[in-house]
Amino acid sequence: MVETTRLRETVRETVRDTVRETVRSAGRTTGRGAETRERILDAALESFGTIGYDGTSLDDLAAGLGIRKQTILYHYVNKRGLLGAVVDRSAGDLTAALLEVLEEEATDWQRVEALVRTVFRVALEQPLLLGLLREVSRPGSPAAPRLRSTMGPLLDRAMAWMNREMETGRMRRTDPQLVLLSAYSTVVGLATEIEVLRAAGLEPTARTVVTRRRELLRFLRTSLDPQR
Amino acid sequence: MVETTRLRETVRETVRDTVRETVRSAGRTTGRGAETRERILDAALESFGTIGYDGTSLDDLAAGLGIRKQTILYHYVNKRGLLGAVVDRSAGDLTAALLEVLEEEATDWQRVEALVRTVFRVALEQPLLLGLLREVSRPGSPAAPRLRSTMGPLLDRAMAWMNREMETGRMRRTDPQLVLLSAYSTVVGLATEIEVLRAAGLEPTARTVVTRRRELLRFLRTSLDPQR
DNA sequence: CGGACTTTCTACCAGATGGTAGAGGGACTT
DNA sequence: AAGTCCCTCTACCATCTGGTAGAAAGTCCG
Repeated sequence: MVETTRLRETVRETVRDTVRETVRSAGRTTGRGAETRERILDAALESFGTIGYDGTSLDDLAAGLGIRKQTILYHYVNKRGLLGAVVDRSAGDLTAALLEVLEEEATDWQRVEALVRTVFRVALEQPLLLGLLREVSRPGSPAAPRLRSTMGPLLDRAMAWMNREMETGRMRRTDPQLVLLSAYSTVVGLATEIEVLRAAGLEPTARTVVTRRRELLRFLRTSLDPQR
Repeated sequence: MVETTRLRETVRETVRDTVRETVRSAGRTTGRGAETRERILDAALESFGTIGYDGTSLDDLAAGLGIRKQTILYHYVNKRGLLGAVVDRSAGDLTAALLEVLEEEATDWQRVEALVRTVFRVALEQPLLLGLLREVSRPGSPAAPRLRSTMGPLLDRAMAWMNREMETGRMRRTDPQLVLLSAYSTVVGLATEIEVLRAAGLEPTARTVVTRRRELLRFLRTSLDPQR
């Protein structure tokens, strides 16, 4: 009830954005502006992931890049479109890395382990990605549906696979959704954790991440392994 | 570099707020305005915890309460002061609940378990608290230092206790900070988790929470129990 | 009643925000 | 050289933001 005005606005914008395109120069991937477009995405990822969507102003973003705000709005229809593009690219990176793992030949547990390691590797290489994920997974975030549509198929595939494994008895019977959710929130928790450490004045070491990963793997093993 | 202006502003405001008081009507806890003040806090907690600090406008907040924005600003010096008050009250509730547990007679492991259960119980009773925690623990949040100063002593006490237990050998030797951090991010992860579930169209059941709690307890046991 | 104090309101403002309109320049094609 | 397309810019705007000033109304006390 507090944010009635805001909500109405959100709905209207969502509809409009679906009709239009997110990226103005859709299709064109070469040309002089391609580099600018990437630079904008990089800066936006950093800003959205740290100070958040609402906390980011297009003017500040542009100033940091040494360009005018209007240049940003030339490449991306509006602020929301920019967020969409950032989410798409990031989710795309993650999806690509995961699909690569899925191509490999591996037994079930090896595959699970490989997936977890991949996610953590990507998260370590691109720590900003975790911040973005955290921001976007917030209730009412303008990009929540977008993230879902990008990552959704992959998650559905994972759940279908788990269901199959359970039917053949190679995997212990549990709720796939719950397991995936736990895994997900563990990874996102990492983002929080790293930031809290930093706020406490400690530079996060690899130790934090390793501990977390081991913990997650142990959880998955005891959840899935039919032997235990 | 992107948010130079914003950062400078933040620092200035922090200094000013430390000098002034957060609540205008400090000391007075009775009177007609007391109820209004509480209602404002309730609404602010909900808004800050869901759509975030930056996403919350004082006008919307007031409109939701059927009052004018200026009434809010009469009770709390400014927006930041309001956030401070919300954080203080929430952290106070949690601290009180934890201190109560600490008063009880209990062996070491029982006490740890009781603390964990208390935190989860409070989180379940006041789900908004988790959202707030999530918002406030964001890097550069205006209230991060405030949270630290409210909860800090309790955390220091916990760490001191753990160190003592380790010296007497009743607790396995590990890094107390890391253990507390893990516990913390597990709880905050709950907030994320619940919201993601809701976004996926599922009403979160107690099951999610129970799973998470069991997981955390197992982690703590294997981290701390000298027998294992 | 009359004054003091608390609370809520109306009126207003300076600055920032996302966004539009349209000019100008550079590069490439014909 | 002229035209076309891509890109970035200046100029401007409506709206919203947090915040201030001060009036009006209620309440309490002598």
